[in-house]
Amino acid sequence: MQQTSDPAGVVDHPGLARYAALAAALRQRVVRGEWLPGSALPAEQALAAEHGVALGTLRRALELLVEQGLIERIHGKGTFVRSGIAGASTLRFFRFGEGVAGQLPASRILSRTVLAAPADAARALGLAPGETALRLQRLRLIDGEPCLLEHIWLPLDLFDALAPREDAPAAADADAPHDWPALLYPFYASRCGVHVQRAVDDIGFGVLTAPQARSLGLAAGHPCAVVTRRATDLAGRCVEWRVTRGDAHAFHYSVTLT
Amino acid sequence: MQQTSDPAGVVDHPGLARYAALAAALRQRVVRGEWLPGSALPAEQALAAEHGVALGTLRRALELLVEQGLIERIHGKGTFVRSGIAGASTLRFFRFGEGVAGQLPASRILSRTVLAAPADAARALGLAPGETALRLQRLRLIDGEPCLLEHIWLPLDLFDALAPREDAPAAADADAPHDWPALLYPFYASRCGVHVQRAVDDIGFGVLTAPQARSLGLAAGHPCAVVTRRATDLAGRCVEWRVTRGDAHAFHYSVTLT
DNA sequence: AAGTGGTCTAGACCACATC
DNA sequence: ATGTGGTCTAGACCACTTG
Repeated sequence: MQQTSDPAGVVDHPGLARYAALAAALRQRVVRGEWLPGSALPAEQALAAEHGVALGTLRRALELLVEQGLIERIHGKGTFVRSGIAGASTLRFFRFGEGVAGQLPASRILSRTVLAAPADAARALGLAPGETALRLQRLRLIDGEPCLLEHIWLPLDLFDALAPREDAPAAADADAPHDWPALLYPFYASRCGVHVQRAVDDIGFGVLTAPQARSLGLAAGHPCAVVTRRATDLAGRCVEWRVTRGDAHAFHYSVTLT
Repeated sequence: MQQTSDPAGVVDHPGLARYAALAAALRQRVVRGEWLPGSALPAEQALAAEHGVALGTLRRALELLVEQGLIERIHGKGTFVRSGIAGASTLRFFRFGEGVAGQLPASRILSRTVLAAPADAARALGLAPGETALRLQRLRLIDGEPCLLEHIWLPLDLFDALAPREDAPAAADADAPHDWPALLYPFYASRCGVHVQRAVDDIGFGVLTAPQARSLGLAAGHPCAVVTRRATDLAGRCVEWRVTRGDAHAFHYSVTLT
């Protein structure tokens, strides 16, 4: 009873340990939607029996998926598909006055427009050149002070529910973006069924254009940190492309090497 | 035969799984110098017997220490105390012309002085206020172009072997720093027996002073990225404090969230 | 051939969460 | 009381490295 035979349920992957092959198989089942984000997988015993492996092997596979951020396990409750990333705010890259302890930064949508995506955004989102997308401009404030300016690009096939409706005047819009919550990812999930599961932040440096500087209350040409984010869902599709700018002097980040 | 009894070798740690307590015990043995960096630990079977646990439990403990970067395991060879971090160059934060493929950046020591450490350095290195330390100023170049300027502070009790000797003229110094290798950490290990095992890099932005700008071939007041590093050894002692500056426009870094 | 770490199994018992 | 994941054990066999 070794890695050679293949009792049931696991296709033989050459050069791959059984637990690794099993993890890949389980990942497939998650991506295909067999278990939705937030819901529980079957118990260890059931999954092990279903795939014809020992409990230890099944647990090893699940540990891999936990490391990869696909699932999370809660002692006594079960194993769940992760419903989204947390603590991902780009504010973590900046040191601003914290205001009152535990106070969330405010959020103000400056604009909501459907327009042709620039090359960068189109490439990231997998759009054809010149194709339109939904763009949000958003300001984040702490104690009423503007600190971050965001440009957010969203593909219309997923986020049509958030697009402005042409027949309704902005002022009477039931979907008025000034009512949107400060945390967008849970909002994406509840409104559009889009679950952000992974994000890659690229950090660079630049200077503010005149309009950007106006929004942030700084001078044109002021140095800024530029955080470019690609956010992807379970299947690996990029569902959001975002550029965040903030005062370079407030930027700070810590990396540990071992 | 459960987590309750304590057969031998492992002190009972309340609220701690046996494998976790075992990992802590093994870490102690490493830190105390029982096995030196680069050398091998006893085989699994021997360690398990010595601590009176099953093989699986011992392996679980070793996995923990691998995650923590203390040891590394090589299939078929053994388990080794890590001799130092690799790929830790602060150059990884910058996008400079790579020069010829695979070419290492050059390194030029600009100065080597023993002088009173500033407050930041003294605090990091655990020195008394006003105590002296060894300071290196170092320039890193790619294709002959200066790109990074480093200020490195080292405690004299560990790095006396690198300090300038007062009786010898600099030109005739056998330890002439222009012969030092580009990679300092292996040099620390071979010359001073200091093994850097962990490093924390803090990233921020600033502007160059006139002298700094001269070294880098930029204008005074030019924006720069500032990387402040605390490097520590096995026992957690800070053995190097370093500040690196480079053109902010060449800075880039990528962070993945899950 | 001998020694090392890596994988897999089968079963027992513990700890947490829920009803 | 029941179901869930977490820990621990004991033993077998596989894969890599070295002499």
